[in-house]
Amino acid sequence: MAFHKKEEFTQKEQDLANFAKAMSHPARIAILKVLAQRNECICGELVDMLPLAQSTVSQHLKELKNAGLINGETDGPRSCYCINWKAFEKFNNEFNLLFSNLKIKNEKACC
Amino acid sequence: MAFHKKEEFTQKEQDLANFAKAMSHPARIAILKVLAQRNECICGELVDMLPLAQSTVSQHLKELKNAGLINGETDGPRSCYCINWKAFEKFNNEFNLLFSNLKIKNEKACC
DNA sequence: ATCTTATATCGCAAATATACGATGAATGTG
DNA sequence: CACATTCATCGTATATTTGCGATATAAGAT
Repeated sequence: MAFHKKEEFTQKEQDLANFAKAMSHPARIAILKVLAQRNECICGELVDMLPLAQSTVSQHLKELKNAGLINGETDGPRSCYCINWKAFEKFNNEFNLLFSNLKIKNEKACC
Repeated sequence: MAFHKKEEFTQKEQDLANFAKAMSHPARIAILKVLAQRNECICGELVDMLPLAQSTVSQHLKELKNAGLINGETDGPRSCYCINWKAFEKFNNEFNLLFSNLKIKNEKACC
């Protein structure tokens, strides 16, 4: 963006947006789905499951980790990832909070 | 992305990612928040509330509309927007579905 | 020590996203 | 009709994302 306008929004708005951004790519959704199914940590098996190069998968994992959606432990030459529960619940709550009013006023829709 | 890799993922993965992408900017979060508070439709008031130019706000609205998160009605020279309930509930459901397993297996975390 | 395996990181190319001013279209006002 | 108002769209500059191959790192195997 031509000149960091993002910083002019509230912290909560930025946090929610960052959370959403972390999930804004099908590869990262797929990764989260796998980590959800087997809640044991996975490593390079993800590379075999996704139609992407190893370096690309690694990059997506890094983004998910930076956003706090997953935890990673580098275990010797292998790496082990799993979902970060607390972050997920926190954002899920804020998300619902943002739209909780809406569900009540639903009928008054104007367009 | 260098060559539409996104299309190699499932439709559901792409849908969820698109939904997340629509929310991946603080301005769009802010817009949704305003539309949530007043569930009556808003038009250019958004421009006054956001630290962005009119054309930029219009662009964000367009993206939200394309993603199906909001509805818009062009009412003479003014435009009127409000949340698209059904889309929101649908995606909220899929979102929870994706992670429902996790909440149960929480204790078995490995890292 | 050398080689293999599993990952992360770097550097680059291509595609997208973000932002804005300028312009266009639609409608209402004097 | 001329003009102001409200909003969408176009063109453009810049920044970010996505993806890959090549390379670096770390640990175990031979």
